[in-house]
Amino acid sequence: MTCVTRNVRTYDHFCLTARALERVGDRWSLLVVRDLLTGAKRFTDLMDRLGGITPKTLSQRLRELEDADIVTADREPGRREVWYRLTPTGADLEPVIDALNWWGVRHSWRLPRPGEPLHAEHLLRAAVQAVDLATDDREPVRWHFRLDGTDYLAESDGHRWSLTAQAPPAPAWADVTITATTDALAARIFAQSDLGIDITGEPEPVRRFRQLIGTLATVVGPG
Amino acid sequence: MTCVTRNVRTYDHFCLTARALERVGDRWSLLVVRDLLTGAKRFTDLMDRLGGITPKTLSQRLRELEDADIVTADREPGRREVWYRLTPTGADLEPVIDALNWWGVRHSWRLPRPGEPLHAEHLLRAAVQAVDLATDDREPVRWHFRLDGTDYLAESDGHRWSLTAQAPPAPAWADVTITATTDALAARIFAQSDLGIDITGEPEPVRRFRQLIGTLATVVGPG
DNA sequence: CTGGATCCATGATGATACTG
DNA sequence: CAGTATCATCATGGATCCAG
Repeated sequence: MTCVTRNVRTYDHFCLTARALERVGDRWSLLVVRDLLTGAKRFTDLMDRLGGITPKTLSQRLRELEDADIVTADREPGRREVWYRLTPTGADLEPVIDALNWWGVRHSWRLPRPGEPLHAEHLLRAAVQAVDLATDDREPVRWHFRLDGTDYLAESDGHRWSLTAQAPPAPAWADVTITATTDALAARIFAQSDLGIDITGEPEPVRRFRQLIGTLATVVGPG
Repeated sequence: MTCVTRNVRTYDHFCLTARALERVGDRWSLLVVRDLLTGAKRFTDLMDRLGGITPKTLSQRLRELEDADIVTADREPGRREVWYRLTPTGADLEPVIDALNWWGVRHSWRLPRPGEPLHAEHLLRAAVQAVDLATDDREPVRWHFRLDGTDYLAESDGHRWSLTAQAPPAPAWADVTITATTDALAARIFAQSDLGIDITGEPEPVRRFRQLIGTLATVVGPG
């Protein structure tokens, strides 16, 4: 019996949704894109965030995403590290990640479970979208988070929120600076606990930050 | 050697994107959602559209999507057919499909290949998004397509386009009625051929339809 | 005919260990 | 740091069959 198995990686349809999924529909692929949306990362940076992925699978996914013109690898001679970043085509996937994350926030938002891998970057992404979901407040603002020693910038331009992993481009660039550990931020969001959190800035932006972040626990659904 | 393999179906992360992908990230899952977005379908309706899927995989996916509260099955006593439709949670996935399809249109739009499965519904979804992408024209309009004997409604409400599979709710509801086969519509879009196409309606809406549909061939990218 | 179920082959993924 | 190697397991596809 000759079983000529069709390639599992393709659908061979004209449909553009199917062809998009041929490029990013594999297990882990969109999570790699998610983590590169906040900026270039090294192999081990990605391993940290993609809890449970094996190095074999990660290197395979990175090569497939390179072949699909979604990721490029910066390999400078004389430097050990390889920095992976999104191509313009890959960066165009941001609405896909946003839509998935938005759906997840609406239908699966819940407290973190004990021992569940929870990276600061993902908690922050969820929190920013939950703010967007829970309130009508879209006033421009710039929040600087320093979580577990890494800097993130969350900003609203009046229409959309964005999240990047980088230090503020200039002193006093941010309206509020929040310093904490990932766990302390989770406790702030889900239990209104200020333990281990430092919030600095002008009184009004700080008040607004506290008010917006305070609404997030109420978003908790059945999930 | 006892290899305790982690469940391949889950990521076990807090991240909402990962948890969304646990529910819809399997092969074929989002394509099932795509086809239910235009309205309820039977098992064989889905088989027709999901070219290459095996009945085993389709029934497995449908049960998983039922368990995930994304799809419900209408099984009326005394009726042979089972009608699958989206739950409200499943319908909320429309922005995810739109984002994927939009990315596909921008980066993989090309002529259909000979023999490539091409369903009217998917060509129409692609065309509507390509119109949205290629022009600034968002004026409200209602187009009625009858393709291979099935009715579809494409409409703009002034902001967004939507596509459903149904006959017009009333006579004269649509501004333009287009009757064709899938192949003839493809020839109209990609080769400006009116062969086998019938377009009726008031002169101005018809002119606008022709103008918008005529821009689509120029969207063709490198893919 | 619709709506599946069954069996097996294959390939994708994971666990673990190891290397330049 | 950035992977590779080996082996085990599971998900998916192909082909076939079946009940209402």
